[in-house]
Amino acid sequence: MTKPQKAGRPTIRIVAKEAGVSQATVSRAFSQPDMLTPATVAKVLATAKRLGYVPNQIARALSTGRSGNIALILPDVTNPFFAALMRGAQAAAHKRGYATFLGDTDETAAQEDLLLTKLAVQVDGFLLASPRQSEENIRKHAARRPLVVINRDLADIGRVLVDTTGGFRDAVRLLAELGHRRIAYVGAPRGSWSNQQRAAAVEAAGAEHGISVHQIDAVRPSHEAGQACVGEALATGATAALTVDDVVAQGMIAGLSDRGLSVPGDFSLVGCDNVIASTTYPQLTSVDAHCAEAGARAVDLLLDSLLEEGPLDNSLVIPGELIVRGTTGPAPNPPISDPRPTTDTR
Amino acid sequence: MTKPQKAGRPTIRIVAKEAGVSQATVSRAFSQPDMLTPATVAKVLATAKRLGYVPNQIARALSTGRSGNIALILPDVTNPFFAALMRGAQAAAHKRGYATFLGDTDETAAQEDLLLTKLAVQVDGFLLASPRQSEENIRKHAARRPLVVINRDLADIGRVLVDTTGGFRDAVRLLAELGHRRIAYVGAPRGSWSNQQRAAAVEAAGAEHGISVHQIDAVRPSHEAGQACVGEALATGATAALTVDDVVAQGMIAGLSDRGLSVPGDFSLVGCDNVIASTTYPQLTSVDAHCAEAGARAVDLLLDSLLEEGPLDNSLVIPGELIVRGTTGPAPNPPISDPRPTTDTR
DNA sequence: ATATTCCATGAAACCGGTTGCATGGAGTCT
DNA sequence: AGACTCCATGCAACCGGTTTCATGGAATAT
Repeated sequence: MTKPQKAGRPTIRIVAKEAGVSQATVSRAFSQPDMLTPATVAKVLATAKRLGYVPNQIARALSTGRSGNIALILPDVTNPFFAALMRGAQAAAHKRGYATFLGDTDETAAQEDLLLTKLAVQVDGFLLASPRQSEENIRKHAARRPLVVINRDLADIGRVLVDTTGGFRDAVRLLAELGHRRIAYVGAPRGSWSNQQRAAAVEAAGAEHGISVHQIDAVRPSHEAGQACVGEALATGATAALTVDDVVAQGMIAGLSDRGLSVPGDFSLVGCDNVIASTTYPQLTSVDAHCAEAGARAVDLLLDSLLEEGPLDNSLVIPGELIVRGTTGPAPNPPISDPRPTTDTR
Repeated sequence: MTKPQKAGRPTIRIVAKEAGVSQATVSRAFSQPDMLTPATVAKVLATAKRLGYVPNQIARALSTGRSGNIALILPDVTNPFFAALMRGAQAAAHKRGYATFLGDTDETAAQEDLLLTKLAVQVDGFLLASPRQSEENIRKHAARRPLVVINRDLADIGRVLVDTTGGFRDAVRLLAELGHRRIAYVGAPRGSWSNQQRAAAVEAAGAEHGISVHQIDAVRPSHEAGQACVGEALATGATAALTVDDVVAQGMIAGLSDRGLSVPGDFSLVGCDNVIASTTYPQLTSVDAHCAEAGARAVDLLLDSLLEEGPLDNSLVIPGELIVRGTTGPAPNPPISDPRPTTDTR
């Protein structure tokens, strides 16, 4: 049995012998000092300090079943929405003394499942963001370890939902007031809860304002996919588009510019998440998803549930509001047409 | 002893009994299959799979002294450079069976130090990206656990360096060929190794081509800081700028557009990292830093060093090349002047 | 003074793996 | 056929903590 990096690191037994007490007493001096005489505690802590003893977290975890770690599983860390979420979550966990594992699933359900299985023993609970996985599988994992999902609505499972319905409704109203009569909603991926919620909100608000809404499915929530959707959007006669996230919206800015069309002069855009919105040019009108807060609140929900014994079935809804910036303007009259309708091959 | 969340999780002894072998055999079937008959391995793995057995990483860590975890410590996960790095690192670690802790230091040395200390017991090694910390402190931590730094050049410590010198030299030559005679380098943060390296490369290449180079310090490598630097850059009479990273360059596009100036018509820009470069408009000419690869190689370096017994003092240099896109063009003649020189308050 | 309660402490059995050493059956050599 | 290797497998002692239960001395009650 090789023992790397262990040179001279004192154990609880060494401290016990040195302090003239049993190892149980040393253990208690650290984990349950109230059980001991103040004098004993002081004596033990003094010897421990003198010897440079630090409790071994791994041994503790094996014995107690609690590791003091959580894991954050998400589809793609390079997506700014998840990056922001991660930042909020990691900071909140750290504040409460927990360390955070990171699992990037590369948008695949299989990888998600694997990480959830492999990390289960090492963590006290999971944060699962925008799962790409079957409900059944998620429930299976939730039964084994406390689990909070973000942006998926599963009854009886802890969840944090960013409700962008209001924001999208306001966005559609804004576009209506600006004179737009035909708009598009560009979403992806198809099965995602967030996408379905946003699509439905736009649909409903469109009906309310007497605006026609055309739904477009992008292959992925990516810049390229957004860029590639411009042709289809223009073909519908839309003069504005709302998108599932800011990255897609930014892609559409690029696609429009490729055609020599300007935003918002020729076409208006509304993104979602508000996560790169202020760094695009022009600055993107977007629905703020409070990503960092969502991450932090999800951690709080998870860690609170670790203390109480009860099941973890709380849900938390964070409303997202519209933030109006520079990509929404009056509808062009007449609507512009695609200067190169054939180059788009979607 | 409370045993939370353990319900029904099979142990090695259960599998052993079920498969009709000893626990040692089950253990070996997972960790040293070559020691056993292929038939035995197959039998054990089959029963293990049937029972849903997964080796308990914590128990293994306690016994071997190796946790199978590494930690990645970096200044800001929402910075796309680090996000890409993280993605490469996490994937490489996962491929070799290691799980990854994430530590976001919020750009502070203190947080960095804290995370390094707290996670030390739980990991086999650290990846420390763009440390904001004193060399002395880094060495202290490196003495305790294997550690690979990214983008900092410390003798006798494992390190991966993205050498963008060549890319910046090419960029300056390109600008020279395009007729630019006065250029700016916009960098941050001051002490960062990457920044110093890039600044020096631009300075040297400028001298070589007889171009005057003006150094500008941004407060942070952020969009806002880049935007705020535009006034200073224009005031020097520069017709082009190279920046420490793509985010700053994108900020400058915004700042120039604010003034009604176009890129590259009125001003040329070269970013670095090539990480959001293709998603800006116009697409950014940038020096590719191969971020994901750097992360992956750093992981390989770290994990390889875990196998050999020797000290970890290898260094790996990844050259970054110039990728020419749409933000570099012929120098305007005469150089444009700042349409609103007083609004800039830096 | 004796019986009773209380509580600080210790002994030892865990947690779930790994691994040094012993063992015995098959294969090889003479 | 008998002696000798060889090696797949098993036994049991770890890794470093936590926790149950027993214990005995002091404090309290009778």
